[in-house]
Parts: sequence; structure tokens; C-alpha cells
Amino acid sequence: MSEVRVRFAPSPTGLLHIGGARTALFNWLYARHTGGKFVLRIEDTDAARNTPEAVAIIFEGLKWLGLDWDEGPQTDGTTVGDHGPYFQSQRGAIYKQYVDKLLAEGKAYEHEGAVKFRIPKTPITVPDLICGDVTFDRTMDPDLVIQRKDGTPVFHLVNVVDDLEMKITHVIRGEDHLSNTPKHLALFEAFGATPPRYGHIPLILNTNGSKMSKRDEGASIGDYIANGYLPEAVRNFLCLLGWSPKENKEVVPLEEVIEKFDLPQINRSNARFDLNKLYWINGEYMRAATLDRLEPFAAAILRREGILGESYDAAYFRAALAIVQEKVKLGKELGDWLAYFFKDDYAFDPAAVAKVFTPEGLANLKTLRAALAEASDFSSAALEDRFKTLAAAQGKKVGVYIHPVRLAVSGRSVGPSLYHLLEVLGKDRTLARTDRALAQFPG
RNA sequence: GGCCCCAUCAUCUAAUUGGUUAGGAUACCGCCCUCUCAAGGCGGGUGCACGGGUUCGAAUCCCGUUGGGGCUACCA
Repeated sequence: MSEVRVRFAPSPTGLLHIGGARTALFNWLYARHTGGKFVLRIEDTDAARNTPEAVAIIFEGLKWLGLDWDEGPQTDGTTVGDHGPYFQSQRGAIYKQYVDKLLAEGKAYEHEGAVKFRIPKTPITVPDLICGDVTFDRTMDPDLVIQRKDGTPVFHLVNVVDDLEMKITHVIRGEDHLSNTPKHLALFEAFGATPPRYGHIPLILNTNGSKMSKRDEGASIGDYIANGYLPEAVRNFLCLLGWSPKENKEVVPLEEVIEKFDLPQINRSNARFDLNKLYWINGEYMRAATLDRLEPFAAAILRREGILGESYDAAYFRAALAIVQEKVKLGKELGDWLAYFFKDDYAFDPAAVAKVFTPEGLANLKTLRAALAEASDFSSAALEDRFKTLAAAQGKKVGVYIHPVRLAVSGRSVGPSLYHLLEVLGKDRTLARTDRALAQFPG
């Protein structure tokens, strides 16, 4: 009946952790599934590692993944939402009120300058939407420091106060917080407030089963951006970690995930991070991407690598992209496949030269060069026809022509469909490159 | 150590919630296709951690063991 309000409350640590990204994703999915609100709150109470750059990295990561938030600080410095401020560092006065209230009611007390909250020494059950009922004994639990000697509030306090003030209805967070939940529940009770529903999602582990920490390979979303993963692929992969669309599907459109996603179906066991599968999914998305999607993505990468200038021949670039698209699985590989399209003095792969530019291979190349020079139609279909006709006339297989030209016009033995490659390069370039190869390797 | 969570192929997971030859995907290995590389097609091996129960019947429920993870801060 009341609107669902979930939140992602990262701490600016200098990176967006893959686990945090998935937590954000699950929260976002739940908000979108229920038509609720997704709130972004920055838990920057630890001033030491709180920098504008670190906050910007969180923004960047979320936006890259397509996780837009309905409330919270915006990239341009403005704020959206009526429950702010959304930076904990700006909420000191609010926390103070709550601490004073507990103090006044005798639910907290001062101890060596700090303030401690009296944890009820009775068993408590956390009704978790994912884990089920989890009961904690608490009879031996020590009281909880909620305000340090220096007057600053502690995580557990601010977390609860903010969730309460921001009217969060569902707390979806990592399972590492399950054991902390009794403390949070006690705080809500002390404030006379109804606690949110909780859903603790399993953690993401390294391939070897150890806990994935900041330093580990692939732990940062920034790594995926840098390596040219497609955000939609990373998002799809993350969805599959702890959740399944059933029906033996792996590649799942976002709309379908939003429609099917729900808390009770989330797995309860930790998942290991399988980079192989992410790589495969990325390839799936690469091949399925439209040219309009791929062009800006690829152009940004190739510019960064100095392969493409600020301005470029869009039609030529798109044509090249179209024929290598099905070969490439990762943005990072794009440069390797496309560099020679934009560079005429490419080097020749020595191993390929040794194998293909044999006296016979070079002779075939010369024969072919003559045939291509006469071609008026340089379309792939016409080229294929011409190659086959030539081969038949000479009593040879087309391969004996194909391999030398490929090496001649690209410097390598691996590439897209040769006829298509020549079509994209065009007659002039093809002949010029062939001549260059012939000049360099006279036989 | 104490408390909590978890346990299906190497990995991510499915199993109409006790009745299946335990399914799919990635990875790996063959074969096919083929101008290279991919993609695609076909095929293959690998799994219910272990031990007890309950039941006509257990991957599924219960207990224990083992293993993994988390929490146990005046970090978040």
C-alpha cells in the first residue's frame, strides 16, 4: 500500500566495488519492479577517505550501469528529493537529536566520553525477506557505541537514523550486515519506529572462493569501464549472480529482469565471480549491438588509443566496425582488429609472412592483383565471384589467393571475411596496399 | 574462540517445492561448417560435500560432521 523506498548507501572509498554495484542493481531493480523510489545516500562520515573524486566515482559507476536514482545528490551538485541532505556529513544535527533523545530516555548513557546504547539482552528474530527468520541470542551482547568521544556518530546509528528519516521501506544490502541487523532493530525499537523490511543478499567471492576485496582483480567497476565491457553486459552478468530468470536463459533483456525480479527468489549462497562468463556475455552483447550503439562506444576507445582522430570518416568507420563486430568480444580488443583500417604503414606479422608470402604465394598475389585491377565492381559479392572465377581458371583453390591478399592488405593472417574486408577498404586502398606488400617482399 | 549464513558439474545456476536418465550456460575436449579468426551446429566428460535419520520414495525435510563465507571496532 505504501510506496516502496529502497536505497543504496555507499561509502566513498575511491572505487565502486563490484559487490556494491550489484547491491545497487538489486535495489534499483526492486524499485523499478515495484514502481517505488531508489534513493542514493552517501555515507561519508569517515572524513579521512571522503573526497569529491571518490563521490564522483560512485556517480560515474552507477550512471555507467544505467542505475538512475530518484532521490539524492546529482552529478551537477544539485539535489533531488525531500529527504535530504543525502550526504551523512551534512546530517550531524539530526544524529545529535536522536542521540540526545536516547540519552534523555535513559536508553543510552555516557561512557568515557562516548555514548553507548543499551542493547536489550533478549533474543531477537530478524525477519529476512531472503534468508528467512534468523534469531540472535543477544544475552551476551555488549552495549553499542553510537557516538565517539569526539562527538561523531557511528555507522550503526547514522544508518538507522537515515533509513528512518528517509522513510526507507526495504533495506537490501550485503549479507555481511545480517549480523548487524539485531543492533539496527534495537535502535528502531528505541526510537519507537517501525523498522524497514530486510533482505540480505549473498556476497560475491573471488574465483578461488575468498572474499573479494578492493585490491582484487575485477573488484572495481572502473576496471570494466577501462577494459571496454559494455555496461548492459555487466549488468546482465550481475543479475545472474544470485538471481535467475529461470527458463534456462542467460541473456536477459533489462525489461524482462525488471518484470521478473523479486526478493524471495534471490539465492542464499555466495557466488563466485566467473570472469569467463562475463567475457562471453559481453561478446553476446557486442554481436547483438546495433551500429548506432557500437559506434560511439568504439570511437571513444579507439580515440583513447590514438587509432582514431577527433574527426573521422564515419561511413568508413562504421563499415569497418560492421565487419569486425562479430569477431570482437571486448572493447579492449577493438583496436587490434581495427588499427590497420586507419593506418597504411602497418607492420607485417613475421610468422604470417613466413607462411604465406612464399614464392608461390607472392606469385598468386601478383596474379590476383592484376585481376583486381580490372574490377569495376568492388562489392563483396562481385569480389567473391571474381576470386572464384580466377581460381577456377587457374585450377586452384580460392584460399591460395585469399591468404596472401589478407596479409598484404592488413599485415596479418586473421581478420574479417576477406571479400567484405576488401569491399570496405575499397579498390584504391586494396591495390595500393598490395603494391606496398609486393614492393616490400619482392620474393 | 563465540554467534550467524551457506552447501547441485571447475564456475553461474534450474529442478512444477519428496517421485527427473538431475536440465541449461560458461569453460574444456572432439567433429561439422569454413578464406583466417570468431560465430553457429552436433557430440563428450565432469555434480547433488560426507554420515545418519524420516519416508514406499530425499538433491529436496531433520540431526550431526566437514568445508566456505560473514559478524564479533569509539571502520563503513
